[in-house]
Amino acid sequence: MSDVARLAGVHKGTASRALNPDTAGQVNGATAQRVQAAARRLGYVPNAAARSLRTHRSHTVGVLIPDLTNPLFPPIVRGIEDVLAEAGYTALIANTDNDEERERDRFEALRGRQVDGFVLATARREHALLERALADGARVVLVNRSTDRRLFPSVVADDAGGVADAMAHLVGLGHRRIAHLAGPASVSTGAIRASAFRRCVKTRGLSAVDCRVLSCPGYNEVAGRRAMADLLDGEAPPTAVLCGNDLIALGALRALRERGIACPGAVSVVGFNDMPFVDEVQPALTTVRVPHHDLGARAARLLLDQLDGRPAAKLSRLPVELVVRGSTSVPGGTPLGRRR
Amino acid sequence: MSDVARLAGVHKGTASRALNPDTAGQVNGATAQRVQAAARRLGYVPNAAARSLRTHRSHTVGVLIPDLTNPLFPPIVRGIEDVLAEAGYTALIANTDNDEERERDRFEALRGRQVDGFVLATARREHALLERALADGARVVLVNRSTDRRLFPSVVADDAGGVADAMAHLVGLGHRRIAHLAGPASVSTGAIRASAFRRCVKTRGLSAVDCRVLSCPGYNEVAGRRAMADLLDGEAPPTAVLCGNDLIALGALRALRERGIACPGAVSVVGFNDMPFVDEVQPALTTVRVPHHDLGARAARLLLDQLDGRPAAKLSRLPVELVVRGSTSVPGGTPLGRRR
DNA sequence: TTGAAAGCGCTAACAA
DNA sequence: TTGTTAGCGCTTTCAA
Repeated sequence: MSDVARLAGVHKGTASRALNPDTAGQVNGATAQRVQAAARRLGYVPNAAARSLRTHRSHTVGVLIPDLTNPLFPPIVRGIEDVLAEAGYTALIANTDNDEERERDRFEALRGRQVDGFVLATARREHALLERALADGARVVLVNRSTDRRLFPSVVADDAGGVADAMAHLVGLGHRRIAHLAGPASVSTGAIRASAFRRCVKTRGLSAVDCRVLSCPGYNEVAGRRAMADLLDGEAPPTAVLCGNDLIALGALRALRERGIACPGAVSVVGFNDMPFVDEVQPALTTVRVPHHDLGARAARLLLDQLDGRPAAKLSRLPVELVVRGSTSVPGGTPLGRRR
Repeated sequence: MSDVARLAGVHKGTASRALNPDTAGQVNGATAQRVQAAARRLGYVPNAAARSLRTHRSHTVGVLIPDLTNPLFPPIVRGIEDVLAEAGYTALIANTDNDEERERDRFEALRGRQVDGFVLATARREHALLERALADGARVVLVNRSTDRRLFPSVVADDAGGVADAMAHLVGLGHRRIAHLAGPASVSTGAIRASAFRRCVKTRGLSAVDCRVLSCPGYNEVAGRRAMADLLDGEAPPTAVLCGNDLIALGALRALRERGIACPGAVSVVGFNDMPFVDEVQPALTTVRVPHHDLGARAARLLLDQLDGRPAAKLSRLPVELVVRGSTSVPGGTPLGRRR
């Protein structure tokens, strides 16, 4: 910057002001132009480390996700990055693999890099790290999942609404024995979707015995396949299953296929999330679409609000939409011509 | 750090030495212990900005990819991050959306953040930005794609080998009229796979007229669907198509489905990449598996080599593997029982 | 083996 | 409107 100032014939303090949008107003228009021209000519790129050291702001935010290769997260991350980039921020992304220690480790590493705040997609309902982060005054926004105690602003999908829509669809088709392959009870999405399911069963006068809830230890195909297998090997298997997410649904479909049981002919399957490509599997998956990009974008905006001292909403619940495809039909019937 | 030094009863210079693995050897063992204990007790987290300002090293690398929501890239990014994290580095990820200006913009933004180097998955065969980066002495490693002129070390898949394997498979099944839905000619993967295809056609004594190459403007479903439609609407459509990547293949499958043409019964389809979930589509896609996580991990390691002054290999070509699934069978025959 | 001190590049409070 | 100056937190050279 000294070079720029020299070339423009001003003091570097002035150059700094001219180059910074917030302070450019304090500088004579012509001078500012001159400085900016000089900067351009010299290919000046401000040193973020120096700025950050001085201002205690890094214009960087940490993003913690379980695993980037889980197709659920890329759209969320893109949503976050798109909003951040526009505001001159960048994201530092870290994968925790659902490992608490790794999460703590990455969180500290990001703090050391002076991130201004965090967007966390790894929230568990009870979350010691987050309790501590709150005490430390960290700026955090939760996305997709939330904590039981409202520690931080969160942006989540309308999980209960999605379950209700899916149940309305299945019951409307005539299903009475519907099982729920629930996600982990330790995370909000798993718990909320499961309790919404139980509520629907009650509300609609279905039998709680016929409508079982099986808890999957993880949101993945392996767990879904195993749970579905258990269900099929038990007595009076259901005619429809509502799955905690699409990965579990994919596992359920696999279990069905392995046993030669037709879907949706014999058993209908509903997923949750509408992650990429579930419209291309066979049968195309009926699922609840969650606006993941929006989720991320909103979360980022909420964090920026906080960082700029604007009051941030405590909880945003984004609407979901049931997408009916080929994996659901009337019970015991033949597949409808709905698959793609 | 002053606090730590005070608590340990040493000068902050000494504290710095004690806390830094590289210089801890210069400090009396007992003193070092004392300092480290003090740091732990105070929950000391070093300020990366200050360190970076002083050392001109940020322990941060920029990662440029076209689009994180393209399922090809998350595994690459994870590979990069896994290696970087272990070495105490973090990745700053930016999406370019294949837009040259956006790429330049993000590249400069990352430079301003003092990244120590770059891993680029966005290389085009001719790449002005990279020529300039070379001139500027930037540390860069290319992944997945490469440039025509060997500007920087690259880690790519054995594209030609993959095409050869796929062709051997198709010809072995009896196909003689095989088309190639090529990716963009402007990127190395598109060009190399297409020229390998042409070479195979010649080598195997197939007719260059029967074995057309259609160039898709982008690596996506829309382009693949359109190209396949053109092929089917033309004269003497092929009995098999080798696609530039899986997304193009998915588009081709869609075009087939829309016309009620059986795959693999009437037309066999082969993809490239083996991206997640292509084993779950209908029919399960025969494709060439590229080790994406490895690609990313190697690229990161190569960059770290460069940053540490170790000589880095100029070009790593990682082996690929043909994965035969349900989308290929003998020409004009009925589908084999190979689908899953 | 440790202490002292300079300085990385920038911003902002203060003075002119 | 501009110049001056101190200092953000750290590393590293030099001296002791």
